[in-house]
Amino acid sequence: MRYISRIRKSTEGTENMARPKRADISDVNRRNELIATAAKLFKEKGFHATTTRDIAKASNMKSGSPFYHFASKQDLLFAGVESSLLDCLSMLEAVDPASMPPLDYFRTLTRLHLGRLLDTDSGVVPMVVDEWRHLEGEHREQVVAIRRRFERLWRGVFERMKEAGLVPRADARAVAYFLSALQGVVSWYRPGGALSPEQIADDLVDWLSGFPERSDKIR
Amino acid sequence: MRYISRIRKSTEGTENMARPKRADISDVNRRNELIATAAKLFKEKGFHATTTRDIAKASNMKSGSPFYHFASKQDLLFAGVESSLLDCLSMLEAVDPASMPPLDYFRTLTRLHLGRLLDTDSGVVPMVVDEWRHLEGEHREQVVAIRRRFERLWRGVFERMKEAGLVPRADARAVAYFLSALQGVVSWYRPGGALSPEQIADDLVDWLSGFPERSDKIR
DNA sequence: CCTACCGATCGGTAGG
DNA sequence: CCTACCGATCGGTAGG
Repeated sequence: MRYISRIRKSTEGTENMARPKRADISDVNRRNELIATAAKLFKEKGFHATTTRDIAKASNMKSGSPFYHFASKQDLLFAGVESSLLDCLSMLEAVDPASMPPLDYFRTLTRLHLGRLLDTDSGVVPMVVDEWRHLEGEHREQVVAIRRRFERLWRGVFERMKEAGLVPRADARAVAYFLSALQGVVSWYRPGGALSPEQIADDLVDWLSGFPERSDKIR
Repeated sequence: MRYISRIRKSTEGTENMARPKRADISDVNRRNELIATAAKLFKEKGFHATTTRDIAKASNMKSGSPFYHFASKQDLLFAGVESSLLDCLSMLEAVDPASMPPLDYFRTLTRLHLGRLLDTDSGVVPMVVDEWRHLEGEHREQVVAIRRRFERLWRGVFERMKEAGLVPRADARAVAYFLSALQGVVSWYRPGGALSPEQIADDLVDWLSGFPERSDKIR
C-alpha cells in the first residue's frame, strides 16, 4: 500500500517535471536490485523456501526493509515474473519474420529465447519457469495471459516452418513439446559446460527442423 | 527415529512369524495413504507451501499424527518420490526390447511412462517432476541416481530407433529434449480433455519418429 | 494415533 | 531504510 502511493508520486513527478528526482532513481535501482536478488534465491530454493529475510540480507538490508519497496512477498515475485516475461516477449516480437527465411527466423527466436532463459547473471527469467505458479489470484491470471502470447508467437514460427516443409506439424501440441524442451534446458544447463547457450539453441533447432535434409549432413 | 524402530519391529515380525500381524498391515496402509495424500498436496501447492497439518487433515488425522509414520516432512516427501520413481522405472525395465520392433518399443515405453506421469488418482509420480528438488543431502543424491537410470534407459530406446533410421540422433541432449517434452505434458494435460494419456503418448511418438516416412501420412 | 504443547521462524507493521 | 516488535503458524515432540 505504501508502495502504491510511492509509484503514484513518482508518476506524477515525471508528468509535472522535466525529469524525476534523484531520490526516485535510486529507489528504482534498489527496487530492481531486490527483484534480481529475490529471483536468484527463488530459483535456487523455491519461492516458499526463501524468506523475506534471506532476500533482505542478500540485498544488504535489514529484515523489514524489503517491505518499503514491495507491499508483500507475492508482489515481489510478481514484479520479477511479469517484467522478465514482458521483456523476453518484446525481444522476440521485435524480430521481423518477413526479413529472413523461416529457418533463420526459427533459429533467431530460439537463440533469443534460450539466451534469456539461461541468463543466470542479471537473470530473472530462469526463475519464472518454476515459480510463477506460486502467484495467486489476479497476479496468476495476468501471467497466464502473457504465457498465451508466447504460445501464439511460437505457433506462428512453427507455421512458417511448416509451410517451408522444415517441420511436420505446427499445432498447439507440437509447440508445447518444443517449449517444454526449450524450458527444460534450464534444468540441465551448466554455465561452464561444453556448449554455449547459443550452441544449444542451434542444436535444438537442428534436432527439430528438416529431418530429411539434415540426415545427409550427420556423419 | 520412532519410525525406524517400528520398521525394524515389523521386519523382525515377518522373519519370525508366518505372516505379519494385522496391526502392521494397517500401519502400512495408513503410511501409503499419507504418501498419496501428501503427494497430491505437494503437487498442487508445492512442498513448502503444504503444511504437515494440511496433510494430516486431508488424511483424517490430527496434526501430530503424521510424525508417527514419518520422522520428518522431508522423509514423507522422499518416501513418495523414491517409491514412485522406482515403480515407474521397473515398469519400463520390464519391457523386453528384443520382443518387438524399435518403433513399438519406443511407443510402448512412452505410453507406460506418460501413463504414470498423468496418473492423477493414485498418482504420486506427477508430484515428483517438480518437487524432488526440495530434497536435501543424501535423499537428493539417491533421487539423482535414479534419474540417471531413467536417462540411460531412454538413451537405449533412442539408440535402437536411430539404428532403424526412425530418429536422427540418440545423444544425451536429444534424450533430454524428449524427456522434457514428456514431463512437460504434466503441466498442460487436463483429465477431461480431448486426448487420453495414451493418445498423447502416440502423438508424441509420431511427432518425433520417422519424419520422412510420416510426412506422406499427414494430410 | 490423539492431546497438549514448545521453540523457532515468518511475513508484515508502526514509528521514526 | 532501520529498529523493535507482533500475531500467526509451523515442524516437531512428550506422554499417554
